[in-house]
Amino acid sequence: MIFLATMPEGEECIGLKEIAVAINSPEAFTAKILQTLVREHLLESIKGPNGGFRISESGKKVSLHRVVEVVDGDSIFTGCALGLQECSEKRPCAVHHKFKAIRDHLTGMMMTTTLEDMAKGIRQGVSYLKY
Amino acid sequence: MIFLATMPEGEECIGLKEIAVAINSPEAFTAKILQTLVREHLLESIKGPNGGFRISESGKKVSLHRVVEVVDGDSIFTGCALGLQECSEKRPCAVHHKFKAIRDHLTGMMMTTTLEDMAKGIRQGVSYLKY
DNA sequence: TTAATAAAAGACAAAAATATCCTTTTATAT
DNA sequence: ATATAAAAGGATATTTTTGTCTTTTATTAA
Ligand code: FES
Ligand code: FES
Repeated sequence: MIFLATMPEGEECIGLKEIAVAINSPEAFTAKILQTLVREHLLESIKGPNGGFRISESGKKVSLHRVVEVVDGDSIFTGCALGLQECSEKRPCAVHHKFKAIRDHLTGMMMTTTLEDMAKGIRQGVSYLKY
Repeated sequence: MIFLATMPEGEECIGLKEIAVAINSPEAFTAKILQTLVREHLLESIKGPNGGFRISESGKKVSLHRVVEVVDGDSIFTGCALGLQECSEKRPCAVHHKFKAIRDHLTGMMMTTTLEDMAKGIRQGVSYLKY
């Protein structure tokens, strides 16, 4: 998503192969995740020759939080640090209060960080997509 | 570890069965983790009738950070949020700076939270070991 | 000394996450 | 129209994590 967000406005779409290379991720595995993102309308895909993927109108504006939610679910934002079946104020685990602060810190960061924010750093060469 | 830390000073040791029930974790699986903690000297074990586990002298003082490090390794404290092979200032990912703050928040919390802190809450009935 | 008890260790099994392969569908260009 | 390119979908495979089972070793108590 970050890579696709770095593409200039109105750019042609980018093929799976090129994406996989750019982010150093296995092609077939990357394809599965891209499919998920298309199903959830964060990406659009074009089949056939010169086909590929590009970020959708709605995808452009989404937060990192939304991308994570679509790909991995929201357990990272709601789960108990110590693995209790449910994180709850009523029946907190031994680190609930301390952990909640950190989890909220993470959630807040991810909700306020947009793909555009991240793409900007990549475009400017101050951050990277692969090691 | 938290459960064993709630045991009164100079208490007899606690059997695997009792531990597994107390924390609602499968017995055999719990046993494997206890073995790891014994190998790393955070726990002591006593074999034979009336045997079991108890927290060691060194174990009493350890932080949550140390327990996690022993059981799961330190990737949670050092790994890249976006899965780059290495988290680095020289070649940061798109959320490195924002994520580092959160990771440091987590690391700090875990380094300063001791088993005794967590055990106190359990003993006082304000926090719980299972749902 | 022996029987019973409990942890240690190692082999094995199941489930989940990660990853690949193959066939089908759709679009493009000739 | 047809050959080709590219994503979609489904089946399969691998790896890691989680979990079990069985045998061995150590300890205690009768
Ligand atoms: S109950 Fe464990 S983090 Fe909330
Ligand atoms: S490089 Fe990604 S968190 Fe540091």
